Amino acid sequence: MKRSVGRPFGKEVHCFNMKDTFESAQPLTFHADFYGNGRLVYFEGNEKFDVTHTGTVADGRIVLADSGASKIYKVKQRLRLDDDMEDIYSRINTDSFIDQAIQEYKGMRLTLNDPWETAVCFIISQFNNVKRIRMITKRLIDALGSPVYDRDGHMLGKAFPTSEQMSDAGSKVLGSIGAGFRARYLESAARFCSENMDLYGLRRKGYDSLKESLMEIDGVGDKVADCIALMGYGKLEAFPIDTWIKRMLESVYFGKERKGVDVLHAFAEERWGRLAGYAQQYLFHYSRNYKSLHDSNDIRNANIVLS
DNA sequence: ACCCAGGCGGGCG
DNA sequence: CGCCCGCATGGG
Repeated sequence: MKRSVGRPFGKEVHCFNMKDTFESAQPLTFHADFYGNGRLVYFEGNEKFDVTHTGTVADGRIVLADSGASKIYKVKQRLRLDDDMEDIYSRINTDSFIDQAIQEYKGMRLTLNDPWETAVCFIISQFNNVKRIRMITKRLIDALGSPVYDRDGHMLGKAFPTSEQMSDAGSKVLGSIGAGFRARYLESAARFCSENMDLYGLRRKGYDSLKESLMEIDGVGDKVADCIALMGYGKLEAFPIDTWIKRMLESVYFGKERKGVDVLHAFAEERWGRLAGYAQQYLFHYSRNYKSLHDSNDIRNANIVLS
């Protein structure tokens, strides 16, 4: 049966929480609009996606405003709707602390994003806060992104700038979007990724080799490389260690002892293995939303049972 | 006025 | 090689 263009098209989805997926501040969120009531609008390539989630977290439907089945496939991939969350939970639920995080944010997904866009968002994220990261990426898109039009020639919005567009724009434009000291990283990374390194060609690499390559990019260190591997390439074993995760791990799992990043990586790999990235996503979001966790009693009183 | 924010690179001991 | 420090901006 031929489906007419423009007819809304739905797809069943189980265990999906659009709000938490959006608010967990993955790169998707940095350039998307969230309208509440489970509606999300974003641009990917030269297409606009207007996605609504209906029903409950446990049992709902994904509906696209203006497209047929072919775009649904892209949404499923982007929002990782084929991930079997119950299976994932059963594998990462190692103790009562992460169990609380899972219960709190049930249905939160990782997302699978464009590698370059992910790299840019997380280069901007360093020593920065979410509000300002969104502001800077918005200015970047506005300044350099290609317009996306509908059939009638009406502009719908702008796509995320490519590395070539950013490289061509140069330091004058990149220095004018409020990125501060990160502007020179963006300029260097844009030139490097448009001339010397094909990010899309790295997709066939395994996690270790990929991470090593990503760290050749100026402004990409251990943490940002893991973010790109996880959210730009879908390497679920990647475990980004930022200040929140570090504080949380030390407090909850190491009796408040300070530990080096290498020790923490080894711990995460041993404990959560090939799904460490999902564990990180839940622990990160949980730690951030309960700020008191890291400064006093809440962790001691959290009744953690380590296995 | 201060203080902080999903780190990184460079420079020192 | 491991630690430590400065870093541009905008918001609380």
